[in-house]
Amino acid sequence: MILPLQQAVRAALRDTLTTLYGADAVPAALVVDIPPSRALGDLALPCAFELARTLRKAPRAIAQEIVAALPPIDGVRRVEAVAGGYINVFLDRAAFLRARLGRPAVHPLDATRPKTIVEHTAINPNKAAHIGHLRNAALGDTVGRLLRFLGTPVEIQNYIDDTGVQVADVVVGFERIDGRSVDAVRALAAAPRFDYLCWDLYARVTDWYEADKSRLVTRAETLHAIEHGGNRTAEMAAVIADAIVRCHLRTMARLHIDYDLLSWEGDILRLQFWDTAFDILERNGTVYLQTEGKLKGCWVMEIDEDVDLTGGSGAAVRVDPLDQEAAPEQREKVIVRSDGTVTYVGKDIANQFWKFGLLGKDFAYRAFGTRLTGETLWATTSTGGRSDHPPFGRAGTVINVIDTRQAYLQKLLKQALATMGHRREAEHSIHFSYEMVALSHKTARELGYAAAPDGRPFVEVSGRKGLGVKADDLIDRLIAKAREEVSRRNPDLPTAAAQEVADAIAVAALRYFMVKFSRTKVIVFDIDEALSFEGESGPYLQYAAVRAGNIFGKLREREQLDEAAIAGLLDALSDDALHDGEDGDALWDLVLTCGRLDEAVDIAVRTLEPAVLAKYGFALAQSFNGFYHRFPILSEERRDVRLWRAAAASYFRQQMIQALDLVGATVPGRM
RNA sequence: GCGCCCGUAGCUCAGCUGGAUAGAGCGUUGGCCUCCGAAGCCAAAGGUCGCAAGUUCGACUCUUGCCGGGCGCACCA
Repeated sequence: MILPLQQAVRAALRDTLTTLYGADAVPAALVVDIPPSRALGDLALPCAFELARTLRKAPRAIAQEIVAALPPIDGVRRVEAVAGGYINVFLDRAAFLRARLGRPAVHPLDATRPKTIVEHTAINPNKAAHIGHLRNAALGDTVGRLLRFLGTPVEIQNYIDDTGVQVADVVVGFERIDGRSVDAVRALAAAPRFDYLCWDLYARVTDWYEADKSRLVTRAETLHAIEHGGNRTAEMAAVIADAIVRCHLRTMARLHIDYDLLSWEGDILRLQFWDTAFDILERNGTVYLQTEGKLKGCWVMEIDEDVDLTGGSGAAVRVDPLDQEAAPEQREKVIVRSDGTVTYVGKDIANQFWKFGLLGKDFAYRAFGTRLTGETLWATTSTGGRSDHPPFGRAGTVINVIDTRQAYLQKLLKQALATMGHRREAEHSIHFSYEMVALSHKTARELGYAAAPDGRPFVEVSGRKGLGVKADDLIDRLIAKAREEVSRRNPDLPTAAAQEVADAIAVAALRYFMVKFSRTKVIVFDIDEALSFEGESGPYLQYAAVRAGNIFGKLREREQLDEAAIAGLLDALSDDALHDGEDGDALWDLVLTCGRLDEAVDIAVRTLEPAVLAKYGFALAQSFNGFYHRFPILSEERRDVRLWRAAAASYFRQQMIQALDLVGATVPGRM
């Protein structure tokens, strides 16, 4: 926890600057940086450079004035102005560690804050999950964990598109190509790997359409039947969707990902959420019937190109009506097709309205399964339902984790809210977008896919073609490889224990890999790279924590000291070990790095960039590994030095366990 | 054509609201296991930060324009 300390320094600085130069001269944002080395200090304040302009004085002189006027700050040892004009702050090292060791960095839940809904995963329930879906789920789950870390109430939703084209296609496959009955499909669905079976079937359906385009009529018919309900086709679709969703949940559970609520698109239709939303939109004029042109007979929404909705935080502002004449062609998006069916956008608008509690209606809820925590996993339903469900929806902020290719649609959602006068909700409608996962040519070849020679550096994952690495296959390979390593390094480890360790390593490797890149970067997935347990990887982080853990195992044996006892001894201990100098600086550097976890989380949440946390975790592990090699703990003769080093290692372990938990990974006992 | 994203070391990427010598992983080369576990550590080599202007005391970071690449712009989602 270093944020409160930063705030205290910032507040003191602000007061001092106000006193010295007047409120007007104080910069709006006071930057707190990190000096390049501990010898230079722990926090750096570059404000003198900024003030130099308005005050027309040398930065160095200003810095000196400020330092002289700065009051004592709790937790700060001294403040000094250095050469160029930086003001460097030195923290009270021993007090810092004493105050934090053994105290969790997690903020307690603040139930008074508005809820944030995070929707992620949302895989079409018609085939197995693949690596692209894993990026979505890993990012979404981590965002949820980061928000919870900061004490924000969070509700994780998984949207199930059970009435869409993709499910319809698999139904077409079973009904028209394979000639199977509902009961036959039900039997298949009960067997393991039904999601794999559908994966292949879906690819066959694509080929089937491809061979004769007129067959696409069956898709439309099937989709209609599913939307209409009350027939065998719809029943089959329901059987498929239910079974596939359960497959997806099992896959995600392997990666420690789960949900508060599954929201089913079918319920949005059956409960006529769309009709309600439509009434609102039509009355308001946001959606209107197009009477001419190629969209004749469709209910459409104007696409307002000038609404700035890209940043996620930008205010939605309608353009001056006068300027609209300048726009050569007003574009429209179909919300209700001429045949009366609702597009995805329409359903999603209704869903988004519901998430904010703006619809005036609610779902009924049923128990769908059991969560990883042992609690009930809830799902929406249209009829009946239970009354003992927790409250869902009514969020203050909605974060939709959806890949960047759907930015356009998400923009429309926001626009609909803004146009309806729900400015606040529009601003709190966040499209958490991320780039796609593609395959390296090498990996595509390994999967037996001969890449078309289009000269592109990667091969796009394609569910329709059945091209992609299935999530479960990848997890299996990771576990097998980890298992091999674990057994090689720990031949004495019993099978069950070795398996458990291998699982933990595989999860950490995969989840770390999925969040270590910025959202905006295309991941060109290479199986060998993802399988790596070295360098900047999840297992590297785990390994550092395991090493630290081993030290405490030995300390317990030799000195009957556990981590709590070590923390308890610090108060009475001389803090020479932390004093300025090469060794003290190195020890302190580790402690300070450990302390920055909350800062990393804060930045990750502010920028909606989980990679920040991943990078922090890596830097933290590096910091410990470097320390580990330079400074022995068990064999250190001076008791006070030994204990301070042990305390730092303990603090490191505490923070690393927390950091790994934020990406959904655990620390095994050995590895 | 319009919109969004990317362009930093051989490869893959960090670089937060402009600030102290542009960092890391992989790969390459060379060291380190009688010493808390080598899934590790240390060191070396490797960069006109796509290009060009502009703003600034100061630009990888902000603005504009270009160049290169990706993705969108369906009565699919």
